[in-house]
Amino acid sequence: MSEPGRPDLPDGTEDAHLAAGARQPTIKTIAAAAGVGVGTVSRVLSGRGYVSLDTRAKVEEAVRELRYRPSAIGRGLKEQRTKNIGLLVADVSNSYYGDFAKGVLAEARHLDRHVIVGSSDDDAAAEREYVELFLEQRVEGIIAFPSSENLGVWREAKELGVNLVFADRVLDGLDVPSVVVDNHDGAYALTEYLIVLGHRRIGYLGGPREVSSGREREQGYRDAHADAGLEVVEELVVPSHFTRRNAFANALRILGAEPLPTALVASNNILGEAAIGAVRHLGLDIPDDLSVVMFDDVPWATLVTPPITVVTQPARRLGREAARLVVRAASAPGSVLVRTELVVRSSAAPPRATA
Amino acid sequence: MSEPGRPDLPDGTEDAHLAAGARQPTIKTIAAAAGVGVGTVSRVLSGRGYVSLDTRAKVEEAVRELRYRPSAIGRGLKEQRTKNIGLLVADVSNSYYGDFAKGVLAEARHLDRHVIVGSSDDDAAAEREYVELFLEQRVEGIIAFPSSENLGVWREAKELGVNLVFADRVLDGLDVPSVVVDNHDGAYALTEYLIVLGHRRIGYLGGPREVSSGREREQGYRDAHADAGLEVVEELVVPSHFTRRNAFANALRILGAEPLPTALVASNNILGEAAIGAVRHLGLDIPDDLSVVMFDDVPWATLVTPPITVVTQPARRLGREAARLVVRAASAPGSVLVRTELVVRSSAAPPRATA
DNA sequence: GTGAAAGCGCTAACAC
DNA sequence: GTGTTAGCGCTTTCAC
Repeated sequence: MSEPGRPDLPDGTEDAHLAAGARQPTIKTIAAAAGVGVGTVSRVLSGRGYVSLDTRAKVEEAVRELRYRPSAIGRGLKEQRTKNIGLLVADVSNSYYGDFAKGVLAEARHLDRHVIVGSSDDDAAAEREYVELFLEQRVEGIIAFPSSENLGVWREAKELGVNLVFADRVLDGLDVPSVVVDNHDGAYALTEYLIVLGHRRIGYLGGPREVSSGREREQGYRDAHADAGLEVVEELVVPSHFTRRNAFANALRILGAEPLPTALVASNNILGEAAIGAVRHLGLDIPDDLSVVMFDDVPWATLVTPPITVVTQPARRLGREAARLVVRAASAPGSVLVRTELVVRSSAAPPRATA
Repeated sequence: MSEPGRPDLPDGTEDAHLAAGARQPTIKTIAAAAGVGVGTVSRVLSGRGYVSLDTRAKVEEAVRELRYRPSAIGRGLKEQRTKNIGLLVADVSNSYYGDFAKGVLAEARHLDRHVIVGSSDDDAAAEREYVELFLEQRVEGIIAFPSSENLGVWREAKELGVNLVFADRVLDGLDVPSVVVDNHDGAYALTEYLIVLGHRRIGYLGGPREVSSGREREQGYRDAHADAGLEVVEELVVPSHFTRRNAFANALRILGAEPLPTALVASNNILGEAAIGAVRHLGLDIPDDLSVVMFDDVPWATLVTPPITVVTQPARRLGREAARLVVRAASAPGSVLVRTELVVRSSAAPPRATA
């Protein structure tokens, strides 16, 4: 006890963090309590260096007694690095990112790392701000779904020795390890499936062309057409931002085409949600009037009627891999590319007697 | 290649974090570059104390030139606190927590705070581990959906002067500000709505009774019965953990009752998902065979057929409030209690000719 | 107005 | 084996 400084503590006049209580003990406190030097305490805690069993016991006793928790700040300062990693997603409330984050958190915990999270809403300025913040925090690494507009910041972070890992998207001219799914292949599979069913007018509600995954998926859609000797109806291909409002409007635009397409590919879960919302809004039936397929196997895909045919991305696993990559864990590969998988349910059917 | 950038700096001999590049400049670097003392640089950066315009300009120039970012670690050590807050949710991949987190992140950014996130899966040991970690990180505050089993840790954190804010749940015997919805009221509204429609055998798929929100919601369900002069059929009331597997099994259990209940209340989105999945699994029709209502207005609630009647919780707003509370922002209230809102859609209808 | 210096909690190098 | 000490980057007090 004692804690002399407290009887009539100097602060606590106006500002008064009244709530604040006892300070956490420091290594010095422990050293004093155990009757040893701070170096010894440090050695006990880190397990490095020799300490007699007897001394060790005393120190451990004091640690337990005083509920000592080494300060990550003090340690960080000395070691010139933290065990924190930054995670920058586009939207934490999107279940795809949520799943990804879950994977990152699980693996980070396993690797004894801590995760500072940012949600950029795909806004370049917010993204830059978060990266700056991560750099100020001296994070060990950053996992991000990067927008294409901040090449400079990313390059700088890399030069500063921060371990970067990009997810889902890749930036031209910047060699950074990544965890991605085979976007081209996934979109190709979805489109090909519809073509095989007999569809010829297939709408495509895609992501922004500024991001690599958006471009790749669109190319998959196009290549599936080309390989089947089909022309893409450009009017039916519309890129969209991932905001709900935007997505809904764009879905409506595709469904406003004349004649109505007989099928629609949505290139992620938000777009899929919008597509289905728009279809409902117009009173159309799936799959009688229109077949709908999408990227991402979200929980609700099986809850709606009919259940939606999707291409899955193993978000959780990608998150785990990203975490392993970012701490440069034992024998981590340079990048991770995983295949998507087509899960056929019943939201797609052959088109109705085509005229 | 090259990597000569460093003519012959003293370090970088054996240890050589090869990947690491240039170190970030320190305040000393800036002071030297600007030809001033470190104290002056600090004063310029903080805006506290007097600095001549001329000096200020020189310092700012150096800061810009060298892309200086003050180290949060150095500052944290000196100031004995960080601007980090810990956020502990039960499951980041659940869209309710995702929305909540989004609110926290948005407000935190606004308040110049950084958020370290943990996902506990409602596991007490994981929760404890995360709290310890937050304490080691010397976070300024913690926002958590606390389990009931770690009273001790929470009490300790509070005594250590860490600003605590509980969300959704409240712990007996621990006076901590909280952001919660009126759980009792929400469940009452849902149940009463079904009763008014004429239902008498209403299943209740609830959360664990160990958490306050679980208890309160169940009580709301019970009170709605009592106020209508109805008996609760105990067999139809089943608490469930929030894992999908568990929830599904418990939903099935309720739907296995003889005779089948005519309606079902699910007390959160995961349970609602399970309920609907189970109903589909059994080939039952909503609302013809069974009315289904739930807590949480998730995006898919309007996508399924029929759209689900729900009680909404403003998750995002709760997250924002929690962030404000945890930094003890200007005139923040002690706690926040918000009302839920019943959103009637078409998943509930009068029971079929009741025998 | 500004520089010098102390000290925050920790680790590691070096005496003993 | 163990204690002492320097120094990580920063803020703040105190001389000047």
